[in-house]
Amino acid sequence: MNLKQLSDMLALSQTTVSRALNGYPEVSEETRRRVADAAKRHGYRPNPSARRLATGKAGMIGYVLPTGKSVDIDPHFVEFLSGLGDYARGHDLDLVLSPADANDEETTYRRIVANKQVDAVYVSSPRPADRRISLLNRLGIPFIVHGRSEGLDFEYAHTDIDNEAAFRDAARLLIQLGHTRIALINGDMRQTFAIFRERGARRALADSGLSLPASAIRSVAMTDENGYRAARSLLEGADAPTAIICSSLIMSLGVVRAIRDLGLTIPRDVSLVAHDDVFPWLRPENFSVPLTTTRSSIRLAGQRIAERLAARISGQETGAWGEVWPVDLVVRASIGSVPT
Amino acid sequence: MNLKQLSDMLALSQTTVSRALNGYPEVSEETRRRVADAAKRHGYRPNPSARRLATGKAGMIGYVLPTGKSVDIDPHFVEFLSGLGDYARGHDLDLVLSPADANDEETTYRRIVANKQVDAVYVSSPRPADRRISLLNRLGIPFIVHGRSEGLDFEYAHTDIDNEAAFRDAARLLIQLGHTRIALINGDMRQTFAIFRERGARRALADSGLSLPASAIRSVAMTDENGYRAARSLLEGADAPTAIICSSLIMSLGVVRAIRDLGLTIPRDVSLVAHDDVFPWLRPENFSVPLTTTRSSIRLAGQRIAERLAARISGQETGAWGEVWPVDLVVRASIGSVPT
DNA sequence: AGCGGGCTCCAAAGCGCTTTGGCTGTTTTC
DNA sequence: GAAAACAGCCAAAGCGCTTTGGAGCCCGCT
Repeated sequence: MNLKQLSDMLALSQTTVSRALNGYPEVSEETRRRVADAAKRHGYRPNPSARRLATGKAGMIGYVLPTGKSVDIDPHFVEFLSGLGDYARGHDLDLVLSPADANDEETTYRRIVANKQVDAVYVSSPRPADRRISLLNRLGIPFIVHGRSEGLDFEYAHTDIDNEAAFRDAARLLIQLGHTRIALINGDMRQTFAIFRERGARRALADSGLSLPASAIRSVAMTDENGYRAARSLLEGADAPTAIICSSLIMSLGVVRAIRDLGLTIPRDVSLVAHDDVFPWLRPENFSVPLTTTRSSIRLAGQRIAERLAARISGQETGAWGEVWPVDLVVRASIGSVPT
Repeated sequence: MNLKQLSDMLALSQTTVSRALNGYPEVSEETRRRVADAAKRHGYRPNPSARRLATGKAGMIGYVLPTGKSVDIDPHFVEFLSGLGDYARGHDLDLVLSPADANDEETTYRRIVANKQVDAVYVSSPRPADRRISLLNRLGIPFIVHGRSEGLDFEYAHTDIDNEAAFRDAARLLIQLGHTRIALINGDMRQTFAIFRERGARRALADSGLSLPASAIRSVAMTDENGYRAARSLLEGADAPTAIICSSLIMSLGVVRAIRDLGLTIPRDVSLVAHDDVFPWLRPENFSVPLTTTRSSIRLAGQRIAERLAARISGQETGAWGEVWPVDLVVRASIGSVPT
């Protein structure tokens, strides 16, 4: 069933039917009702390819997926997707993932924009001075960044969490408990979130006259194994920390294991705070010692970003503004006063 | 730059240019070269919407993403996606995720097929007599199922792993070590993979005159917490098992914790085998006691399915045949002879 | 009467590509 | 040497939608 058939059936022109369906004013109410009725009854659905060709609007939001033999997609992605999908579903938006060589994402961004395959794009895991953001900005397609870049000479739309404040608060709490040797097991420093987190921890320490030496920092891909190694090397080194702040729950698995392997106890010997992105399948309260966390649902972020993307597509949202969400600090049993 | 401009520039008709670019025979080699050259030089790329409208081919593969407030996307999905994307990248295929209400996916399947939004579709987490598969089969769009359904009265294309053999082998190994009370912590039984796994374990036991009573089975969503609860209730019950087979590494985290909380030791008191889908961020060899696993890379499955999908789209693969991959059994320290 | 102005509605022109059905001129065939 | 085959190219007709530029009609106003 296409427009022509439908309009023939109604003895109306395609123009009128199209307008009636799309809510244009130059159609009488009665006609509109008749058309809407017939459309529903016959299950008419405009062919999206045709519509796209005619209008340039795609009804899809795009994401460039870095791939490659040694490229691992972040498991957080799936939670984000849950949120995004949840919103998109109610708004007739599909999501198209365009796989790209992780070393050359630009070509793919250019392609999806040039082809008008999508109406808007979102970017995740931004890096400092992220070239993808500059590119999208130049290309003039609506986009939202999940997170923030740094050192860009223009504004752009983003939704982020306050990583700096989160880790500042976490460190501050540990300091209040008497800890002075605090270590940070962070994600890859090429990502801005990791930079912000380190900055937050560092500032809290500085505020109390303490420092965060390079020797107290590990910055690695967020896997269980790396968490283990990092914790182990920290705790076995000179000036072993009495408290550790860890950037992810997955790494914390390894951290907890390392602490135990060394015959230490949480929180008696080591206090631990981790960042929790809220996975349904791994909860900080279920760790052998429930973990104190800085918590922010990445799923909610997905929903919010879908919402903003939709608003941008329909022109309801404009301007290059960002929003930064506060992060909860949830205290559980994994922290305690400094061992004497 | 569109076809018209390009053909004007070359003083050729659009027909000829289009044919030259698409490899039709009725174009002289010299002309073809000229055209290809000019196309590359000016960065001409056919507009996909136009092409789609004209041919009905979309260059995209579809996936219906179940969403909803209480619907969690499986973290395995992201690994699968890695593989899929890795192949798709080299073949100019995009992936479109169409979010659907988890209670009504059919409408969405119908839509993406009717709209010709995608050339092929893949289905994951099949259930017994899965209606999505019947629907797709009826609608006549190429599709591949990741996994298998059961009780369908027609054949369909699928790629699956041999869950039954995997768990049969795991159980058999435990039996050889002297275990007679073997428990199974499985995924949700509405999924066929879980049914096959239970069947495999049950058969191995039956072959040795043993049984797998309902009291020795837990069938739950695969989270850390559920793993803990399941293991705990098994080990605290009457006739506590001396060996546990667990359907996922994530659940195993909880299982290991439960065992330790009860003051038991792996493998002295309890042997543990888990299924490993091969996540980069959680490896069985890094567990406090390295885990014996049945192993199969879900990422490889993603690649393979993308490959088959592409072959179906181009008509190179036809017929409703399935392939079933063997699963590795990797022995590590988590199993031992039965405690005396 | 005559005329400007709302309302409704329509024919036709795109959007950029593929594909059908020829049309020319050159080769082959008997 | 005429007929048939073929290679190489083209004009134009879609694909199904939106949108431009009117057309017809009825109304009130001068």
